[in-house]
Amino acid sequence: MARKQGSHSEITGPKVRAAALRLIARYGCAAVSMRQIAAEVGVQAGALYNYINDKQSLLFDLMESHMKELLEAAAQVDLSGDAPAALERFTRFHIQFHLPRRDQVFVSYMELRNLNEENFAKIEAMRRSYEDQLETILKTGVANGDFVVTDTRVTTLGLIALLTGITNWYDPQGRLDIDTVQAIYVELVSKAVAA
Amino acid sequence: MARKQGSHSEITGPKVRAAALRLIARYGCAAVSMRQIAAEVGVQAGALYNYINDKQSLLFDLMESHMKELLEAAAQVDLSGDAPAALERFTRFHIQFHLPRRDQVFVSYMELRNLNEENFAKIEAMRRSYEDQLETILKTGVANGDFVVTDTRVTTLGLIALLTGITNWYDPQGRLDIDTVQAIYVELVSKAVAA
DNA sequence: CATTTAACTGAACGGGCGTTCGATTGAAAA
DNA sequence: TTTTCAATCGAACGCCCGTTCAGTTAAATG
Repeated sequence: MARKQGSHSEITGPKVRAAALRLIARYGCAAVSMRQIAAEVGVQAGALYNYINDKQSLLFDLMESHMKELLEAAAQVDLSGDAPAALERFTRFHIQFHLPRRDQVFVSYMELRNLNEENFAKIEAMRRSYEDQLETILKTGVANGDFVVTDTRVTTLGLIALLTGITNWYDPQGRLDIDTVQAIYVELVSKAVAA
Repeated sequence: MARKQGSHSEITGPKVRAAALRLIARYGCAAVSMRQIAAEVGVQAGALYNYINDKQSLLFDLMESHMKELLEAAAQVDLSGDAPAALERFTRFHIQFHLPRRDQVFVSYMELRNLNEENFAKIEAMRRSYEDQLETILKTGVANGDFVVTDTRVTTLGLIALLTGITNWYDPQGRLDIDTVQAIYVELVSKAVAA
């Protein structure tokens, strides 16, 4: 068997995904051609098909990877203690996880419409699972009298939109560092649901 | 001169824009062909060019129209009285304006990347103008001691993300009517910035 | 050194793209 | 009734698309 070590595929494979992620985040899936992705990687278009089945599953893989990473990281968040403390930790986690992943966030939110029904359902289930972690915190806080929230589901979706929206304007070279942004949003979120 | 009255152009023109808006909101600009838009209208693709210069300017027109409508409507909002009252009216306005315009909101936010530099700058300036109306309310409230906000600019962007996010999940056939949604968000927003 | 085969090239496939334009149509104007 | 021309058709333009695949290359194996 030839070339088990030193194989290029372990280099090219990730490069394909990285190039696709960057280009799709910037221009949208439909606006990016396989030839553009290939050029970014430095191969011909046909070579991409050593690493992907087709464009559709490339897109889905990017989104699924992002959501899996998110769920795994979110599972590590310490939600012990009272609801206000858990909410603060969740808020800080959400920001620090999403801010360095602008491309992934863009793709995972804007390319949902390009998924087929089956793949869409998978991504939505994962997103729902993440949302439920926040809603559980809110429900706990309401039950304990720490929070006053009219509708925990709507508030969950609202808070996630509030937090994820940061990726639309945050500039790492701008006047605010991540800690400052976290502090601002921790205040907004905790006050919004406070008793 | 023939056919000044009864001309089809006054019918077909708006139909082209309506079909383009619906299709682009659903599938994205790059994924929708001129032939698809034409089929929706009931003409051949070539006929579209009686009403548009090219695909780019069709997209821009849709976005510009939406932003103009928004600014005109926002200018009618009563912002007299104290800051908390103005904030509640702004919140209610934002929701009732955006909720029935899901397609316009989708297109105006997700197709920004498909605009050239000049057109992008125009849309962004209009959006900034709208945001500034909210920031002015926040600044007034902070100055009067009605609000406590660490950063009015960041809070403005956050609140708009919070409110606009409703269009991503609201279902007119769902369990909540617009009044209820407005009430929930008025509470969230006013508490978030409260002193 | 000879062999093997993973990785990649480069051409080709059928098809759809945005856009243009001469020909056609049919209702209002004369 | 004849003329006019706004509105539209329908074909064509050159180009790029996603994907396939026989052939080439070159590095690890034996």
